[in-house]
Amino acid sequence: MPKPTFDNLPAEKRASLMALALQEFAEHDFATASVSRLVDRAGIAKGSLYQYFDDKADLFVYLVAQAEATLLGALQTLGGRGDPLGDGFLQRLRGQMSATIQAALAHPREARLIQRARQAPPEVRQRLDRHDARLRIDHMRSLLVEAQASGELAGDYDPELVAHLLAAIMSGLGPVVMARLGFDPERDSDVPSERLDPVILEPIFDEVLRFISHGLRPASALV
Amino acid sequence: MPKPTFDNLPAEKRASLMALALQEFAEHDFATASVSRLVDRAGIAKGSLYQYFDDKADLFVYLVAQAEATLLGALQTLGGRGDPLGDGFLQRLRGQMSATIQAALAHPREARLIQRARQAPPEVRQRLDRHDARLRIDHMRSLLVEAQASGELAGDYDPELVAHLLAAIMSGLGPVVMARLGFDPERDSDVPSERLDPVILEPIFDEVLRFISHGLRPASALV
DNA sequence: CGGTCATGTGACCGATCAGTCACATTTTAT
DNA sequence: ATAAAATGTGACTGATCGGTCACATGACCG
Repeated sequence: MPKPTFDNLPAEKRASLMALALQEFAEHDFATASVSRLVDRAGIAKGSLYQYFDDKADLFVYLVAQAEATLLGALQTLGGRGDPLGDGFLQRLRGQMSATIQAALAHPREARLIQRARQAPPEVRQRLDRHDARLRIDHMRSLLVEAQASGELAGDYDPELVAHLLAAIMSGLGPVVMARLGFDPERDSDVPSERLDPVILEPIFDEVLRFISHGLRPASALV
Repeated sequence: MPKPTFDNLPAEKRASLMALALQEFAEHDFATASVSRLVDRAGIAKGSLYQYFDDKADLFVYLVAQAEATLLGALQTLGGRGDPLGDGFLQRLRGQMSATIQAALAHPREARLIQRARQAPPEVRQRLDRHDARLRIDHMRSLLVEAQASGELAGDYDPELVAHLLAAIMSGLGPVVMARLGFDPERDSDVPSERLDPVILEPIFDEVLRFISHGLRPASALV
């Protein structure tokens, strides 16, 4: 965790420094990100940075926690639309899908940083707070259990397993969207955000949700 | 690509060197993997290695291509069981799921290296041959089109989209299995392979396939 | 003023890295 | 045997890295 000196910093200086740090660790993975480059860009001495944080990993952990908070906040305001209790499971899932993409669009550096955190070296990953991925799985599972109890979803699925499957589908949504737009998910790493308007996204969500709800077998098949 | 000198190497020396290189690049990502460490372990001079490959990336690209070939070979022998033409789509999908896990178990370093290749720096990724990921998607899509034509699967899904969804599900299978076994996919990165016998895996495949085929809605729901 | 304490500083350290090159050694051809 | 070509070698280069520390600067308080 940051040293007390960091908290005493003028808010403005602290914010601009963290913005640059976020940029550095979003653009490069943990091993490649450079503290030297960061302090050069920030115009402070390297010694100063080490008055704020114990080491590189300490800074990284702090940035990841901040980014998760930022994204979670965005997710909650975006996903709050629609009646959270009245809507069914599939409606809420659609809301989450949409909100996740919108949040990642609004905060690309934060989203990228969290991706980086997942593939950080083990000794760094151990110092991270419990990942938000686990929180998402748990949240998803509780939604599933609820929907199973209400009869909206088949009750004989293992909620934990399905939660992981849905998480996998949601994390695979990026390539799905890119493929639909004609990009190559292997080569290109980003899509111009102006291409991602609801007119494109909604039909994709429709089809994905139909898959989740109905599966692949033909509608005429007997139960 | 490797220099001619590399091809002239005695097969045994070439193989043992490549085994050590595979280990190095499987254990560390591209930025962290060290040519110096590799040549030390291999007991050859650094200059020698640079008689075989132009640079670090050249070696990496070669290793990835080899690993993909190894895994593809394992996949084909494993997945070849069962009548490839007579079986339906879902049977073949199950075969692929099983074979993918078995292949990754039999060749853990190769599987890890290919993971690393996906997250290599862009300038390195550009030098890789077309990823096998794209091949898998294409293969999956052709299977889907076929199954749609035969009426086994609903015809009004976009095969490209569904292919990506299935690819996401298959790549999410790891955490699913780990969760079922009581491991934490965030903390632990590996599961003892002896825990992965068919008795554990088959019920998981059953449930995943039912999800893919029938979706989440209750069986009693009207069409 | 003077003294104390927090903060800022950047030259410096040891380590490591990818890649080179002048030279030694070995293999092949003549 | 000798020349020529191929291969092996490791000290070296220049760069970068994360992290330290002796010291300078400034703020606050008596």
